[in-house]
Amino acid sequence: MSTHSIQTRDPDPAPIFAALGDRTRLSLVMKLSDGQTRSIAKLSADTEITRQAVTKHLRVLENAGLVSSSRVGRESQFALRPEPIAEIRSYLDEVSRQWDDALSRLRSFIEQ
Amino acid sequence: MSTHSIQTRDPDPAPIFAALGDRTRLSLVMKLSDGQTRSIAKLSADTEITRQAVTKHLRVLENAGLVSSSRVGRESQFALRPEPIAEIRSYLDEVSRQWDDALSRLRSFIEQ
DNA sequence: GATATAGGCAACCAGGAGGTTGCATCATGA
DNA sequence: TCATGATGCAACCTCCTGGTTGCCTATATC
Repeated sequence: MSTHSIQTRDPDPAPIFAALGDRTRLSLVMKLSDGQTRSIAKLSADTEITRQAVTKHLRVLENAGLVSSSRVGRESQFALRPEPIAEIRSYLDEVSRQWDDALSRLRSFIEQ
Repeated sequence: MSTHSIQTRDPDPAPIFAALGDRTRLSLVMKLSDGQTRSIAKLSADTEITRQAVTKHLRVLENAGLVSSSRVGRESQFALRPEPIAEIRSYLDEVSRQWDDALSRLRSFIEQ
């Protein structure tokens, strides 16, 4: 297995958050969130930055497991992978749940 | 208004993701997710890195709106702010919703 | 085969991130 | 008031990040 495209379950959500912590990469994720597959050329068509910069961002997303790529003819097709998104969603749900629990405990304490 | 502690509604979720994209900061968020308030000394008690490094991370979280701080006596008390977390939760919900919609459209197309 | 298109690779650059050390400041408590 | 504990400030360092440019390779297409 190469060091690229690590798609195994990662118990640490920080790299996923880090991969999403960039405007350009977030917009790439949004473009791919319709389930369609897109080439690098198409993904860098309406951006200010160069194709190479977009490619770098796509590799970052791929290393975080957020997208997958496959060569089709002369172009690389990229697709969104929803698993890491589900992972950090459940992580944030856990944080919110702890927060809500603490709040309701405080509320019931006050009402005593 | 200072450049620190920007807590107004930010339409760009990327800085929030970026602030969470670090192991140390994620663990700080987890520690504060019980709704309790903690000083810098307490938050850097059981970490490997120095107090100053923890302080820097707390300022990053504060600039992203994820925590708030207030000086109480000789210590700075930090508390979690749930609003940015709710913001990126709804953002991720939107991505997942678009993904699910695309999937069900594909499914119904196949079944035709 | 010649040409245009899609992508990969590598070097390079400026600036920021994460971390440290050293020292100053402020509040507390005996 | 004086020692201690909590924090702030600033300089410094290394490494990573986001971006560029130049060039090479591979695939279509005419």
